[in-house]
Amino acid sequence: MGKKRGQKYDKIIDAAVKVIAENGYHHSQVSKIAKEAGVADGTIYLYFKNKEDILISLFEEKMGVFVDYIKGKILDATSIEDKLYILIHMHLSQLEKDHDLALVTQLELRQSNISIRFKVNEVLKGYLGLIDSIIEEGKQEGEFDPDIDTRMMRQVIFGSIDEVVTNWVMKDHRYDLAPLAESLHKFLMKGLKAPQRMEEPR
Amino acid sequence: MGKKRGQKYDKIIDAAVKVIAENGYHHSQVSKIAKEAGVADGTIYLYFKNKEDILISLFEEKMGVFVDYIKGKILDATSIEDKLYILIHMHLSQLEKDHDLALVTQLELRQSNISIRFKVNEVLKGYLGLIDSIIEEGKQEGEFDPDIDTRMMRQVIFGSIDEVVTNWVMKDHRYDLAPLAESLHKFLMKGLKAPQRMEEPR
Amino acid sequence: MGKKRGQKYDKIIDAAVKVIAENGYHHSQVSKIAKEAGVADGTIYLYFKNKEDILISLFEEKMGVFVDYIKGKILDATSIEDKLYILIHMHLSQLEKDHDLALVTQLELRQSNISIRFKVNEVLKGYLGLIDSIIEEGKQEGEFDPDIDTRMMRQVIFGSIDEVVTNWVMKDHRYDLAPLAESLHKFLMKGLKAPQRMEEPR
Amino acid sequence: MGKKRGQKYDKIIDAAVKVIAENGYHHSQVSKIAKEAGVADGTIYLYFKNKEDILISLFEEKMGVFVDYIKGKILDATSIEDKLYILIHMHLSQLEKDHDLALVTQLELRQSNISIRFKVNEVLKGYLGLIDSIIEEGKQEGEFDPDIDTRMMRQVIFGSIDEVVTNWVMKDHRYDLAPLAESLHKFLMKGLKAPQRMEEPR
DNA sequence: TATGAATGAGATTTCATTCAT
DNA sequence: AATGAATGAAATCTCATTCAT
Repeated sequence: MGKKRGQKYDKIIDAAVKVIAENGYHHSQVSKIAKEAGVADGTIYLYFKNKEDILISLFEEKMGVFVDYIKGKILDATSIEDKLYILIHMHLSQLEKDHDLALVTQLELRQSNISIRFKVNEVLKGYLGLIDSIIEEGKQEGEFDPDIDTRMMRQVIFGSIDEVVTNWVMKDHRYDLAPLAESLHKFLMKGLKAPQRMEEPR
Repeated sequence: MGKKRGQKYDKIIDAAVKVIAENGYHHSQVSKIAKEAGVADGTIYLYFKNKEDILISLFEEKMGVFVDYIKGKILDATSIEDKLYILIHMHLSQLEKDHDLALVTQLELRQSNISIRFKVNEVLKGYLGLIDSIIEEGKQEGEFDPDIDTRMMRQVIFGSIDEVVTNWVMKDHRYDLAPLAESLHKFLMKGLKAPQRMEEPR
Repeated sequence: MGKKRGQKYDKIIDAAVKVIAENGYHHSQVSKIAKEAGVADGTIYLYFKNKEDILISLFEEKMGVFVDYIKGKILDATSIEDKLYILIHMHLSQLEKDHDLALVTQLELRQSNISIRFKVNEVLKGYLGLIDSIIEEGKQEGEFDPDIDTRMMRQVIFGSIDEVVTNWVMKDHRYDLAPLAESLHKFLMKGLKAPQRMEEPR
Repeated sequence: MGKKRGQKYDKIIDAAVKVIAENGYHHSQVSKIAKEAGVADGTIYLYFKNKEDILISLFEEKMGVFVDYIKGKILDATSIEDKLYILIHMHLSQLEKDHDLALVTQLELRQSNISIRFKVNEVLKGYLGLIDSIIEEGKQEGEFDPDIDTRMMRQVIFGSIDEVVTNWVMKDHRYDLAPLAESLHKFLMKGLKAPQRMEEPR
């Protein structure tokens, strides 16, 4: 992990996740992150441009792994239906596996500057593009309603999953998240499905 | 508007929306809000406990009006389908009418403390309850699939709408928002609908 | 009581003593005193020039009564020894009777501006003059050592009593104060007494 | 001087004494002290927890030196009488040598919170203990009247010296302070002395 | 590379006092 | 005389970032 060099880079990223999850965004000073990472304050600035950069890099790193992982899994799937299911299930199960990360991405990271949010959105684009490609494929194969705007579909899919995760985080991870994939998938499939060219009379 | 006392209370709330929309939450000093409202800095503290309280009250006020307005409109509707449509359309059109407010609720408000977010969630409950009641009614009338968990449905509905609005805000309100109600509604209805007891035998 | 007019004047003074004793000098806002006195904030300024003036007047009022009372008692005494005893005993017993007032004069009032302390000293002069007159009388009557500077004697007398009272206040009035008069008096008398023109042999 | 680290710590303490003496406690902003010390405002907080802590530390430092110095001098003395004289004389002469410090300890320090005053009292205990030990020794050696309560004696001694110093400060250091040690000592000795087992018959 | 002491800008909130009613 | 809503100046402390070592 870590396209930039060195074990310290990764250490700092991981320290940031932990510190932010534990203390909340607004109480996560650079010095605290440095301490947790076992480096001097100044060292942070050898690896990151500024505090914002830690956050964005954090998101980039984690999101990169996340997207790559899901992409790999989706390759195995054959039907569009399965692909969507895998996406939803992976999204939920990946975050369920790492409470700290979930807390940071769903709640804490959103407390940052608008400018960070725009950059985070930039990073998200890889993932949103993945969703788009599934939708487009579904449309082309006649599985999904071609009349629904792809962007709208994607917003619904992402917005739904995101809201489900956020609710889970705000309820303190008190229930199992991944199992919700099934009914969420069922719902979204039904909504997305192309109108039944039913009664196709022969 | 304004269940608490006086014209100054409302003036400050409105000034806060404007200032926060223009400058972003983190650059919206109390003194700036006071100036915009045409009152002294200290006057703010006669009406609000602290800066946080301005934010929460702002949300309470605006959300209260918002929910009441939608509730009223929904009463007129007869079918569940219409009720859901009205909710979605109102949600979108209300926020489309007030760019500043949309900016504040979709982006700026979420930059605040977790503690504020929980209070905001508290306020949101009225609205989420409204969604729940539509879902329940739909289930009872056999319109919606009784197998889908109400909470899940609500998260999908709210999450979808919210994501659509946020995208619109982040795209700088560059397209019309309300018209999206139609396809969003269509999608959600399809997803929610009870399985067709098809093949109705003659 | 109250050389200035009106019951409100007295009410405010008494409220100030109570509020300061209860909340400490730095947490005794004018508005709190006004509330305790049952008047509006603005009313305070009809009777007192400013907050400082409340404090000084408070001290004047209470000190005036205090000094007059002691002066009266001392008139009854015949010997210098008795006069000093009465002064010490009255000083201690008067303050013991009013814990709030003791707290205010010994601790809280000293937290104020230097300028107030100078004015308080001005007010104290009446009392210090009383001590001086006892000393002078004692010297003239050959009771006290004429070689000791009167001002020094007065400082010792006042400083001793004051320190004893302050210690009692800081120890939360946990022991009886007035009984200490005896040994304090004994000590001071011994120190003040003129050198024994002992055994002057005939 | 300075049990805590470094030259900056001492610089800040000394700057605080000067600034407070010149401007009074309530007009001694942290930034003023920082400027006088030649450091940045923030640097203050690397050495002191908060503004209060500067005051307490200041008193601790100066008082520590003061007490150690007096203790050392007293060791040289043989008689109790001399010890008391040295204590009084050192107390007066030490403060006379540093007008700023005297102003701060006698007047400004007492304007602070009650909480500070309690901490100041804590620091004073070392000095008061020293007085106590002289008294106890005097009692044991039959020099001082064993019937007088040690605490009372100590309050008289400390209260007298303190009052003498405070008067000198409030009179703007317009006369020499140390010379007063003699008559103060004479007075206190007389008051403390054990009753003369006079008339020793031949 | 790494350190960590030092920097200094910046904002919330309090509260004595005023003055229109 | 009395009110109390409104004023607005003023100061502590935090923390991201730098730079000499």
